[in-house]
Amino acid sequence: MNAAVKPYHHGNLAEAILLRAAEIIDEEGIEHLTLRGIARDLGVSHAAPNRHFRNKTALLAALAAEAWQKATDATLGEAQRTDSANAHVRLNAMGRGYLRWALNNRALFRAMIHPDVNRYATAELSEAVNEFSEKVRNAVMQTQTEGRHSDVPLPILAIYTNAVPLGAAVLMVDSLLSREYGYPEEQEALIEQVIDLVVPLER
Amino acid sequence: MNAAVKPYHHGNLAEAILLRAAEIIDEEGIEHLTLRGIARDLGVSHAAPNRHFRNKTALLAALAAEAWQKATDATLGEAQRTDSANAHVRLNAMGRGYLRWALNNRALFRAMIHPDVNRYATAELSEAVNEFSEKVRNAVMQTQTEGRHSDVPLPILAIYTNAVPLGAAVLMVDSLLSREYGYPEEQEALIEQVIDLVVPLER
DNA sequence: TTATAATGTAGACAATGTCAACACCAGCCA
DNA sequence: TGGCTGGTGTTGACATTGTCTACATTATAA
Repeated sequence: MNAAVKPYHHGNLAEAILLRAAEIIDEEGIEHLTLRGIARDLGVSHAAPNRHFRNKTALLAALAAEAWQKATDATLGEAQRTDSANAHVRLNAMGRGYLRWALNNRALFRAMIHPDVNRYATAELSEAVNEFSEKVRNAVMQTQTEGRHSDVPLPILAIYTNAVPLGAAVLMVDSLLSREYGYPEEQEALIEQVIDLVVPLER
Repeated sequence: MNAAVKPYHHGNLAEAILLRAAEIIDEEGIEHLTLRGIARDLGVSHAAPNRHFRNKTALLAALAAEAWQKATDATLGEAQRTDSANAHVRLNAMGRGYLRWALNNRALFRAMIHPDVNRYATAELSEAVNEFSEKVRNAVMQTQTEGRHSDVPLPILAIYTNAVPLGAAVLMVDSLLSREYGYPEEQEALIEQVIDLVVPLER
Protein backbone atom coordinates (compact mmCIF):
# COMPACT_ATOMS: atom_id res chain seq x y z
CA MET A 1 0.00 0.00 0.00
CA ASN A 2 1.26 3.47 -0.71
CA ALA A 3 2.38 5.65 2.16
CA ALA A 4 -0.12 8.18 3.35
CA VAL A 5 0.12 11.05 0.91
CA LYS A 6 -0.25 14.43 2.49
CA PRO A 7 -3.05 16.22 0.71
CA TYR A 8 -2.43 19.72 -0.52
CA HIS A 9 -5.16 21.10 1.67
CA HIS A 10 -5.08 20.41 5.35
CA GLY A 11 -8.82 20.28 5.70
CA ASN A 12 -9.27 21.96 9.02
CA LEU A 13 -6.24 24.12 9.48
CA ALA A 14 -7.89 26.96 11.39
CA GLU A 15 -9.06 24.71 14.19
CA ALA A 16 -5.83 22.78 14.23
CA ILE A 17 -3.95 26.04 14.66
CA LEU A 18 -6.11 27.09 17.59
CA LEU A 19 -5.67 23.70 19.23
CA ARG A 20 -1.93 23.64 18.79
CA ALA A 21 -1.69 27.23 20.02
CA ALA A 22 -3.44 26.33 23.24
CA GLU A 23 -1.11 23.37 23.70
CA ILE A 24 1.95 25.54 23.23
CA ILE A 25 0.73 28.12 25.70
CA ASP A 26 0.21 25.37 28.23
CA GLU A 27 3.47 23.58 27.65
CA GLU A 28 5.91 26.37 26.88
CA GLY A 29 4.20 29.59 27.82
CA ILE A 30 2.55 32.22 25.68
CA GLU A 31 5.90 33.86 24.99
CA HIS A 32 6.93 30.85 22.89
CA LEU A 33 3.89 31.01 20.68
CA THR A 34 4.99 31.66 17.09
CA LEU A 35 3.04 31.36 13.89
CA ARG A 36 5.94 29.65 12.16
CA GLY A 37 6.34 27.19 15.00
CA ILE A 38 2.69 26.23 14.79
CA ALA A 39 3.00 25.82 11.04
CA ARG A 40 6.01 23.55 11.49
CA ASP A 41 4.22 21.45 14.09
CA LEU A 42 1.27 21.02 11.78
CA GLY A 43 3.39 20.23 8.73
CA VAL A 44 2.26 23.18 6.65
CA SER A 45 4.25 26.00 5.15
CA HIS A 46 5.26 28.93 7.28
CA ALA A 47 2.77 31.28 5.67
CA ALA A 48 -0.25 29.00 5.76
CA PRO A 49 -1.60 30.36 9.06
CA ASN A 50 -1.95 33.77 7.46
CA ARG A 51 -4.77 32.44 5.33
CA HIS A 52 -6.79 31.91 8.49
CA PHE A 53 -5.63 34.68 10.80
CA ARG A 54 -4.85 38.14 9.55
CA ASN A 55 -1.93 38.35 11.96
CA LYS A 56 -0.66 36.90 15.18
CA THR A 57 -2.82 39.17 17.29
CA ALA A 58 -5.89 37.94 15.45
CA LEU A 59 -4.98 34.41 16.44
CA LEU A 60 -4.70 35.46 20.05
CA ALA A 61 -8.01 37.28 19.79
CA ALA A 62 -9.67 34.16 18.41
CA LEU A 63 -8.25 32.14 21.29
CA ALA A 64 -9.49 34.74 23.72
CA ALA A 65 -12.97 34.77 22.23
CA GLU A 66 -13.11 31.01 22.52
CA ALA A 67 -11.91 31.37 26.10
CA TRP A 68 -14.61 33.86 27.02
CA GLN A 69 -17.27 31.66 25.50
CA LYS A 70 -16.09 28.62 27.38
CA ALA A 71 -15.73 30.61 30.58
CA THR A 72 -19.28 31.80 30.16
CA ASP A 73 -20.48 28.25 29.64
CA ALA A 74 -18.60 26.98 32.67
CA THR A 75 -19.91 29.83 34.77
CA LEU A 76 -23.56 29.58 33.79
CA GLY A 77 -23.52 25.80 33.61
CA GLU A 78 -22.54 25.58 37.22
CA ALA A 79 -25.46 27.81 38.16
CA GLN A 80 -27.89 25.67 36.21
CA ARG A 81 -26.64 22.52 37.89
CA THR A 82 -27.64 23.87 41.27
CA ASP A 83 -31.23 23.92 40.05
CA SER A 84 -31.90 26.53 42.68
CA ALA A 85 -34.21 29.51 42.68
CA ASN A 86 -32.00 31.25 45.22
CA ALA A 87 -29.88 33.91 43.56
CA HIS A 88 -27.15 33.62 46.17
CA VAL A 89 -26.79 29.91 45.52
CA ARG A 90 -26.64 30.49 41.79
CA LEU A 91 -24.10 33.32 41.94
CA ASN A 92 -21.93 31.34 44.33
CA ALA A 93 -21.98 28.43 41.93
CA MET A 94 -21.10 30.77 39.07
CA GLY A 95 -18.07 32.01 40.94
CA ARG A 96 -16.91 28.49 41.59
CA GLY A 97 -17.52 27.46 38.02
CA TYR A 98 -15.54 30.39 36.68
CA LEU A 99 -12.59 29.96 39.00
CA ARG A 100 -12.47 26.22 38.50
CA TRP A 101 -12.55 26.69 34.75
CA ALA A 102 -9.71 29.21 34.88
CA LEU A 103 -7.53 26.94 36.97
CA ASN A 104 -8.20 23.96 34.72
CA ASN A 105 -7.78 25.85 31.44
CA ARG A 106 -4.78 28.01 32.10
CA ALA A 107 -3.79 28.42 28.48
CA LEU A 108 -7.12 29.91 27.51
CA PHE A 109 -7.27 31.95 30.68
CA ARG A 110 -3.88 33.46 29.87
CA ALA A 111 -5.13 34.34 26.42
CA MET A 112 -8.17 36.05 27.96
CA ILE A 113 -6.12 38.43 30.03
CA HIS A 114 -3.20 38.87 27.65
CA PRO A 115 -2.47 42.55 27.09
CA ASP A 116 -2.06 42.22 23.31
CA VAL A 117 -5.54 40.86 22.99
CA ASN A 118 -7.29 43.71 24.66
CA ARG A 119 -5.76 46.34 22.46
CA TYR A 120 -6.97 44.87 19.21
CA ALA A 121 -10.32 43.40 20.04
CA THR A 122 -12.24 41.80 17.22
CA ALA A 123 -16.00 42.00 17.01
CA GLU A 124 -16.23 38.34 17.95
CA LEU A 125 -14.16 38.94 21.05
CA SER A 126 -16.09 41.99 22.16
CA GLU A 127 -19.29 40.09 21.69
CA ALA A 128 -18.07 37.24 23.88
CA VAL A 129 -16.90 39.61 26.61
CA ASN A 130 -20.14 41.53 26.59
CA GLU A 131 -22.20 38.40 26.88
CA PHE A 132 -20.19 37.23 29.86
CA SER A 133 -20.36 40.49 31.71
CA GLU A 134 -24.06 40.89 31.04
CA LYS A 135 -24.82 37.47 32.46
CA VAL A 136 -22.76 38.15 35.54
CA ARG A 137 -24.31 41.55 36.06
CA ASN A 138 -27.78 40.08 35.91
CA ALA A 139 -26.91 37.43 38.44
CA VAL A 140 -25.39 40.02 40.73
CA MET A 141 -28.48 42.15 40.43
CA GLN A 142 -30.66 39.26 41.48
CA THR A 143 -28.65 38.73 44.63
CA GLN A 144 -29.25 42.38 45.44
CA THR A 145 -32.98 41.83 45.37
CA GLU A 146 -32.37 39.09 47.91
CA GLY A 147 -30.62 41.63 50.08
CA ARG A 148 -26.94 41.21 49.25
CA HIS A 149 -25.35 44.64 49.63
CA SER A 150 -28.57 46.15 48.41
CA ASP A 151 -27.31 49.65 49.17
CA VAL A 152 -24.26 49.37 46.89
CA PRO A 153 -24.48 50.62 43.28
CA LEU A 154 -24.74 47.71 40.89
CA PRO A 155 -21.60 48.56 38.88
CA ILE A 156 -19.55 48.60 42.05
CA LEU A 157 -20.93 45.32 43.28
CA ALA A 158 -20.37 43.82 39.84
CA ILE A 159 -16.72 44.87 39.81
CA TYR A 160 -16.21 43.48 43.26
CA THR A 161 -17.92 40.22 42.44
CA ASN A 162 -15.99 39.83 39.22
CA ALA A 163 -12.71 40.82 40.78
CA VAL A 164 -12.57 38.02 43.30
CA PRO A 165 -12.47 34.99 41.03
CA LEU A 166 -10.50 36.93 38.42
CA GLY A 167 -7.94 38.11 40.91
CA ALA A 168 -7.74 34.72 42.57
CA ALA A 169 -7.17 33.08 39.21
CA VAL A 170 -4.42 35.54 38.32
CA LEU A 171 -2.79 34.91 41.67
CA MET A 172 -2.84 31.19 41.22
CA VAL A 173 -2.23 30.85 37.49
CA ASP A 174 0.27 33.46 36.58
CA SER A 175 1.65 35.36 39.45
CA LEU A 176 4.73 34.61 41.43
CA LEU A 177 2.40 34.33 44.37
CA SER A 178 1.18 31.10 42.89
CA ARG A 179 4.22 29.46 44.47
CA GLU A 180 2.77 30.45 47.78
CA TYR A 181 -0.82 29.64 47.09
CA GLY A 182 -0.94 26.93 44.50
CA TYR A 183 -1.60 23.61 46.14
CA PRO A 184 -3.41 21.63 43.48
CA GLU A 185 -4.62 18.93 45.83
CA GLU A 186 -6.48 21.52 47.82
CA GLN A 187 -7.79 23.35 44.80
CA GLU A 188 -11.44 22.49 45.18
CA ALA A 189 -11.54 23.39 48.86
CA LEU A 190 -9.75 26.63 48.11
CA ILE A 191 -12.21 27.56 45.39
CA GLU A 192 -15.12 26.90 47.68
CA GLN A 193 -13.77 28.89 50.59
CA VAL A 194 -12.70 31.89 48.54
CA ILE A 195 -16.00 32.14 46.71
CA ASP A 196 -17.95 31.76 49.95
CA LEU A 197 -16.30 34.96 51.10
CA VAL A 198 -17.70 36.96 48.16
CA VAL A 199 -21.08 35.31 47.98
CA PRO A 200 -21.86 33.83 51.38
CA LEU A 201 -24.57 31.22 51.40
CA GLU A 202 -25.95 31.25 54.91
CA ARG A 203 -26.70 34.41 56.78
CA MET B 1 30.96 77.58 21.89
CA ASN B 2 31.23 74.07 20.67
CA ALA B 3 28.11 72.03 20.12
CA ALA B 4 27.25 69.59 22.85
CA VAL B 5 29.42 66.57 22.19
CA LYS B 6 27.81 63.29 23.06
CA PRO B 7 30.12 61.52 25.49
CA TYR B 8 31.06 57.97 24.76
CA HIS B 9 29.50 56.76 27.97
CA HIS B 10 25.92 57.58 28.67
CA GLY B 11 26.40 57.84 32.41
CA ASN B 12 23.17 56.35 33.63
CA LEU B 13 21.97 54.12 30.89
CA ALA B 14 20.38 51.42 33.04
CA GLU B 15 18.00 53.85 34.71
CA ALA B 16 17.31 55.66 31.48
CA ILE B 17 16.34 52.37 29.88
CA LEU B 18 13.94 51.53 32.69
CA LEU B 19 12.36 54.97 32.48
CA ARG B 20 11.94 54.87 28.74
CA ALA B 21 10.56 51.34 28.93
CA ALA B 22 7.85 52.46 31.32
CA GLU B 23 6.98 55.34 29.02
CA ILE B 24 6.68 53.05 26.02
CA ILE B 25 4.45 50.62 27.88
CA ASP B 26 2.19 53.51 28.83
CA GLU B 27 2.08 55.15 25.45
CA GLU B 28 2.20 52.25 23.02
CA GLY B 29 1.55 49.14 25.04
CA ILE B 30 3.90 46.48 26.27
CA GLU B 31 3.76 44.68 22.94
CA HIS B 32 5.67 47.53 21.33
CA LEU B 33 8.50 47.40 23.81
CA THR B 34 11.73 46.55 21.97
CA LEU B 35 15.30 46.79 23.12
CA ARG B 36 16.38 48.30 19.85
CA GLY B 37 13.62 50.87 20.01
CA ILE B 38 14.67 51.95 23.46
CA ALA B 39 18.28 52.18 22.31
CA ARG B 40 17.24 54.37 19.39
CA ASP B 41 15.19 56.64 21.62
CA LEU B 42 18.12 57.08 23.97
CA GLY B 43 20.62 57.68 21.18
CA VAL B 44 22.79 54.67 21.94
CA SER B 45 23.70 51.73 19.80
CA HIS B 46 21.30 48.86 19.42
CA ALA B 47 23.37 46.51 21.58
CA ALA B 48 24.05 48.90 24.43
CA PRO B 49 21.11 47.72 26.54
CA ASN B 50 22.63 44.25 26.67
CA ARG B 51 25.38 45.56 28.89
CA HIS B 52 22.77 46.31 31.53
CA PHE B 53 20.16 43.61 31.03
CA ARG B 54 21.06 40.06 30.14
CA ASN B 55 18.05 39.85 27.87
CA LYS B 56 14.67 41.40 27.27
CA THR B 57 13.01 39.33 29.94
CA ALA B 58 15.55 40.56 32.47
CA LEU B 59 14.52 44.12 31.64
CA LEU B 60 10.89 43.22 32.22
CA ALA B 61 11.82 41.52 35.47
CA ALA B 62 13.66 44.61 36.64
CA LEU B 63 10.62 46.73 35.79
CA ALA B 64 8.42 44.28 37.65
CA ALA B 65 10.64 44.32 40.72
CA GLU B 66 10.52 48.09 40.74
CA ALA B 67 6.76 47.86 40.37
CA TRP B 68 6.37 45.51 43.33
CA GLN B 69 8.52 47.74 45.48
CA LYS B 70 6.55 50.83 44.60
CA ALA B 71 3.28 48.98 45.04
CA THR B 72 4.42 47.89 48.48
CA ASP B 73 5.33 51.46 49.35
CA ALA B 74 2.01 52.80 48.13
CA THR B 75 0.14 50.11 50.01
CA LEU B 76 1.91 50.44 53.33
CA GLY B 77 2.23 54.19 53.07
CA GLU B 78 -1.50 54.56 52.91
CA ALA B 79 -1.85 52.49 56.07
CA GLN B 80 0.68 54.63 57.90
CA ARG B 81 -1.11 57.79 56.92
CA THR B 82 -4.24 56.62 58.68
CA ASP B 83 -2.25 56.65 61.92
CA SER B 84 -4.78 54.22 63.27
CA ALA B 85 -4.36 51.32 65.66
CA ASN B 86 -7.40 49.64 64.14
CA ALA B 87 -6.36 46.80 61.83
CA HIS B 88 -9.49 47.14 59.75
CA VAL B 89 -8.82 50.79 59.09
CA ARG B 90 -5.23 50.03 58.14
CA LEU B 91 -6.05 47.13 55.83
CA ASN B 92 -8.78 49.12 54.16
CA ALA B 93 -6.31 51.91 53.54
CA MET B 94 -3.83 49.42 52.16
CA GLY B 95 -6.37 48.16 49.67
CA ARG B 96 -7.12 51.68 48.51
CA GLY B 97 -3.45 52.53 48.28
CA TYR B 98 -2.72 49.48 46.20
CA LEU B 99 -5.62 49.90 43.81
CA ARG B 100 -5.02 53.61 43.39
CA TRP B 101 -1.37 52.97 42.69
CA ALA B 102 -2.21 50.36 40.06
CA LEU B 103 -4.65 52.65 38.29
CA ASN B 104 -2.19 55.54 38.32
CA ASN B 105 0.83 53.48 37.27
CA ARG B 106 -0.56 51.25 34.62
CA ALA B 107 2.74 50.61 32.87
CA LEU B 108 4.37 49.20 35.96
CA PHE B 109 1.24 47.32 36.90
CA ARG B 110 1.20 45.66 33.50
CA ALA B 111 4.81 44.66 33.99
CA MET B 112 3.92 43.14 37.36
CA ILE B 113 1.36 40.79 35.93
CA HIS B 114 3.01 40.12 32.58
CA PRO B 115 3.26 36.39 31.91
CA ASP B 116 6.85 36.53 30.66
CA VAL B 117 8.02 38.00 33.90
CA ASN B 118 6.66 35.31 36.11
CA ARG B 119 8.37 32.53 34.22
CA TYR B 120 11.86 33.90 34.62
CA ALA B 121 11.86 35.52 38.00
CA THR B 122 15.07 37.03 39.20
CA ALA B 123 16.10 36.95 42.82
CA GLU B 124 15.38 40.65 43.10
CA LEU B 125 11.87 40.14 41.79
CA SER B 126 11.09 37.21 44.04
CA GLU B 127 12.35 39.20 46.98
CA ALA B 128 10.05 42.11 46.14
CA VAL B 129 7.05 39.84 45.71
CA ASN B 130 7.70 38.04 48.95
CA GLU B 131 7.99 41.24 50.89
CA PHE B 132 4.71 42.50 49.53
CA SER B 133 2.81 39.33 50.25
CA GLU B 134 4.27 39.04 53.72
CA LYS B 135 3.19 42.55 54.63
CA VAL B 136 -0.28 41.94 53.34
CA ARG B 137 -0.59 38.61 55.11
CA ASN B 138 0.40 40.21 58.40
CA ALA B 139 -2.15 42.95 57.98
CA VAL B 140 -4.82 40.42 57.13
CA MET B 141 -3.91 38.38 60.18
CA GLN B 142 -4.35 41.41 62.40
CA THR B 143 -7.85 42.00 61.10
CA GLN B 144 -8.65 38.44 62.03
CA THR B 145 -7.73 39.12 65.63
CA GLU B 146 -10.23 41.96 65.47
CA GLY B 147 -12.82 39.46 64.37
CA ARG B 148 -12.83 39.70 60.58
CA HIS B 149 -13.67 36.23 59.28
CA SER B 150 -11.83 34.78 62.22
CA ASP B 151 -13.00 31.28 61.30
CA VAL B 152 -11.45 31.35 57.83
CA PRO B 153 -7.91 29.95 57.31
CA LEU B 154 -5.42 32.74 56.89
CA PRO B 155 -4.18 31.68 53.44
CA ILE B 156 -7.74 31.71 52.13
CA LEU B 157 -8.50 35.08 53.59
CA ALA B 158 -5.23 36.41 52.22
CA ILE B 159 -6.03 35.22 48.71
CA TYR B 160 -9.48 36.75 48.90
CA THR B 161 -8.18 40.03 50.24
CA ASN B 162 -5.44 40.19 47.64
CA ALA B 163 -7.72 39.16 44.84
CA VAL B 164 -10.13 42.07 45.10
CA PRO B 165 -7.80 44.99 44.36
CA LEU B 166 -5.78 42.86 41.97
CA GLY B 167 -8.83 41.69 40.07
CA ALA B 168 -10.36 45.15 40.09
CA ALA B 169 -7.15 46.61 38.71
CA VAL B 170 -6.98 43.99 35.96
CA LEU B 171 -10.59 44.72 35.09
CA MET B 172 -9.99 48.43 34.85
CA VAL B 173 -6.50 48.55 33.41
CA ASP B 174 -6.25 45.80 30.89
CA SER B 175 -9.41 43.97 30.28
CA LEU B 176 -12.00 44.69 27.68
CA LEU B 177 -14.33 45.19 30.58
CA SER B 178 -12.51 48.40 31.30
CA ARG B 179 -14.68 49.99 28.65
CA GLU B 180 -17.62 49.19 30.81
CA TYR B 181 -16.11 50.09 34.14
CA GLY B 182 -13.45 52.67 33.55
CA TYR B 183 -14.79 56.09 34.39
CA PRO B 184 -11.71 58.03 35.44
CA GLU B 185 -13.64 60.88 36.99
CA GLU B 186 -15.26 58.49 39.40
CA GLN B 187 -12.08 56.59 40.10
CA GLU B 188 -11.61 57.60 43.70
CA ALA B 189 -15.20 56.88 44.66
CA LEU B 190 -15.01 53.57 42.89
CA ILE B 191 -11.84 52.60 44.72
CA GLU B 192 -13.39 53.46 48.02
CA GLN B 193 -16.60 51.57 47.46
CA VAL B 194 -14.96 48.45 46.11
CA ILE B 195 -12.45 48.23 48.93
CA ASP B 196 -15.15 48.83 51.52
CA LEU B 197 -16.77 45.63 50.32
CA VAL B 198 -13.66 43.55 51.12
CA VAL B 199 -12.68 45.32 54.29
CA PRO B 200 -15.76 46.98 55.74
CA LEU B 201 -15.07 49.67 58.27
CA GLU B 202 -18.15 49.82 60.41
CA ARG B 203 -19.93 46.75 61.62
C1' DT C 1 -17.14 21.28 -17.38
C1' DT C 2 -15.23 25.22 -16.08
C1' DA C 3 -14.66 29.63 -13.83
C1' DT C 4 -13.80 31.41 -9.37
C1' DA C 5 -12.71 31.64 -4.76
C1' DA C 6 -10.41 29.39 -1.06
C1' DT C 7 -6.40 27.36 0.58
C1' DG C 8 -1.51 26.24 0.61
C1' DT C 9 3.54 27.22 -1.04
C1' DA C 10 7.87 29.64 -2.03
C1' DG C 11 10.54 33.43 -1.71
C1' DA C 12 11.54 37.79 -0.03
C1' DC C 13 12.08 41.64 3.29
C1' DA C 14 12.49 44.41 7.41
C1' DA C 15 12.68 44.13 12.31
C1' DT C 16 14.19 42.01 16.42
C1' DG C 17 17.10 39.65 20.12
C1' DT C 18 21.46 38.21 20.90
C1' DC C 19 26.33 37.25 20.32
C1' DA C 20 31.36 38.15 19.36
C1' DA C 21 34.98 41.26 18.41
C1' DC C 22 36.56 45.67 18.95
C1' DA C 23 36.83 50.79 20.91
C1' DC C 24 36.78 53.94 24.51
C1' DC C 25 37.30 55.45 29.11
C1' DA C 26 37.24 55.78 34.41
C1' DG C 27 39.61 54.57 38.30
C1' DC C 28 42.94 52.01 40.79
C1' DC C 29 47.61 50.44 41.74
C1' DA C 30 52.53 50.75 41.21
C1' DT D 1 52.35 60.07 37.12
C1' DG D 2 51.49 56.42 33.99
C1' DG D 3 49.75 52.19 32.59
C1' DC D 4 46.47 48.39 33.26
C1' DT D 5 42.04 46.44 33.87
C1' DG D 6 37.31 46.03 33.92
C1' DG D 7 33.16 48.30 32.75
C1' DT D 8 30.58 50.49 29.11
C1' DG D 9 29.39 51.50 24.29
C1' DT D 10 29.83 50.24 19.11
C1' DT D 11 29.84 47.60 14.97
C1' DG D 12 28.77 43.83 12.41
C1' DA D 13 26.78 39.51 12.05
C1' DC D 14 23.27 35.77 12.40
C1' DA D 15 19.03 33.14 13.14
C1' DT D 16 14.28 33.81 13.90
C1' DT D 17 9.97 35.93 13.27
C1' DG D 18 5.80 38.28 11.14
C1' DT D 19 4.09 39.54 7.00
C1' DC D 20 3.79 40.55 2.06
C1' DT D 21 3.57 39.16 -2.98
C1' DA D 22 3.38 36.00 -6.61
C1' DC D 23 2.21 31.60 -7.75
C1' DA D 24 0.24 26.57 -7.29
C1' DT D 25 -3.37 23.53 -6.17
C1' DT D 26 -7.92 22.27 -5.09
C1' DA D 27 -12.85 22.75 -3.76
C1' DT D 28 -17.15 24.58 -5.09
C1' DA D 29 -20.82 25.86 -7.59
C1' DA D 30 -22.85 27.85 -11.79
